Amino acid sequence: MSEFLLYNTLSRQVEPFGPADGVRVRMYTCGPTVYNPAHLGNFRTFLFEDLLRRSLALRGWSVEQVMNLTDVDDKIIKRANERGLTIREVTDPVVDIFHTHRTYLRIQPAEHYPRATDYIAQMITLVERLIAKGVAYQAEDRSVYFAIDKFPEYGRLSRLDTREIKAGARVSQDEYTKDNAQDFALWKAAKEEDERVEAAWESPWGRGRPGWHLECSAMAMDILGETIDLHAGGVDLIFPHHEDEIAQSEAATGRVFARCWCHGEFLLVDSAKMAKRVGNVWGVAELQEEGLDGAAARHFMFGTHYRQQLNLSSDALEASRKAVRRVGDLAARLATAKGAPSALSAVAVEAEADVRAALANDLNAPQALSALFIFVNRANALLDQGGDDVAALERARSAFAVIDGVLDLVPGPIAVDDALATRVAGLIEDRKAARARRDFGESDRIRAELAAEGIVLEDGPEGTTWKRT
RNA sequence: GGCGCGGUAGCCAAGUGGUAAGGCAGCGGUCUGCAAAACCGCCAAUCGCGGGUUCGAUUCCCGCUCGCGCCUCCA
Repeated sequence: MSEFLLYNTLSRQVEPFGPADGVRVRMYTCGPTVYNPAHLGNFRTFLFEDLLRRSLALRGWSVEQVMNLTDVDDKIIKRANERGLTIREVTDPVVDIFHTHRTYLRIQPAEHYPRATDYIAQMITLVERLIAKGVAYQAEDRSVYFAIDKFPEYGRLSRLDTREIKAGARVSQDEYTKDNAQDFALWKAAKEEDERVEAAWESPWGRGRPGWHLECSAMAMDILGETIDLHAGGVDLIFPHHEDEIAQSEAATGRVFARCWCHGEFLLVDSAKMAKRVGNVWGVAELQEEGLDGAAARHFMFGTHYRQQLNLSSDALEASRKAVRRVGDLAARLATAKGAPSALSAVAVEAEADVRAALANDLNAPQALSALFIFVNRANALLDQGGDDVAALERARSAFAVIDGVLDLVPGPIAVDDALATRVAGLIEDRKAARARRDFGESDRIRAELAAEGIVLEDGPEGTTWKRT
């Protein structure tokens, strides 16, 4: 088997990757904080992870993916208090929306979607281990912190020397009780507003709630084991989130937490980071309002390598909408063809190999897309020639299935009700009659009438077909 | 201030020590009653600027410039 290359943030190099057991890739991906519907920046990362898991599967490994749902944090607690709800009442609907949007973008479901609030016991156990090892302590404010001085490896992932932080950096001023300003909270002592919204639990250190980083370590190790193969997320999680995960996990177990760390770059809008505080947030809802198919969104996201920043624009989405239509048209053509020239077989074999190679080379999706479109072009040209080689056609179908099994770019049929289908069929018959008597004025009028509704008629050798745009 | 990433055709964007994928847009043609789709052809890149290494650099090194990100809870 050929090797599978991935960029590992730990080494800052592209290196060969494979699961420790040679069979199954255990991967943990940091999921959404279910406070607001995730925005497209979040989904760029989830789409990168979708491409990753599908590419690993294509390579022949099975994948066991965990994506956590952070359902307890400051913002959620604040909102629950404002609305007089419990945190669960705030987060449940957002979890539903997340899965709706995930489905729209065709992101395959992970094997596990653990919620932080369902793993309180495991988190408490982890903190106990850290205290027993002497790397965590309870401060005067009753919260428990991790002492980064006790973990010499701290900073290895982010390559940040915390002593070097200077002017210009955002540095919190209000942490008085910690031994060291960089120590991070494992367990936060409960406040009244936490209790009010059911965001506090019993623990050996008094009532409280978990710190942000703790859930990922506890859930990853509980579900996947103390050493996992792959851990992925957005670049902004490198520090402090992933750095802290490594510290608390490895300090507790004495083992490597994650063998490989992968991080996806940002989605920008007007060359600036997409963030709620900047007010330039696009969500899945906006794409749906414009009638954009999830396949087009995937094409857009895969058009740029995952480690490069990507700028969002209406023009780019429009280009993707058209590109993906071309893929869908070929899919339909392959499905209905009766035969093809024999040369199609070699073209298909080459395309499939090129796509596999591109994905195995650090998920080079742009290059995979290039190979796909070369295939689209060549296959169309050959199908135009006609031919009766059924085996070659079958080979092309299977190659296309493999390629699209990863990229998933065929736009879905837009829902059509029976009444519309019947009406269009009737109009097509009327137009056929008009054309037969060479009444092209009437023929064009019917076509224009349907075009106004977004329906395009295509006259082919087999008759007239239609589709929505 | 520290660290990191990027500047490739009108737009988006791969890639390579031996003059550059693909998508979108544009132009001409085939097909069609006309279209659409498809196909054929064309157009379009001194690969940010200045040095250096090399037989040869867009690709390696140095400097500069512009843009973006990270430096405590934001994918």
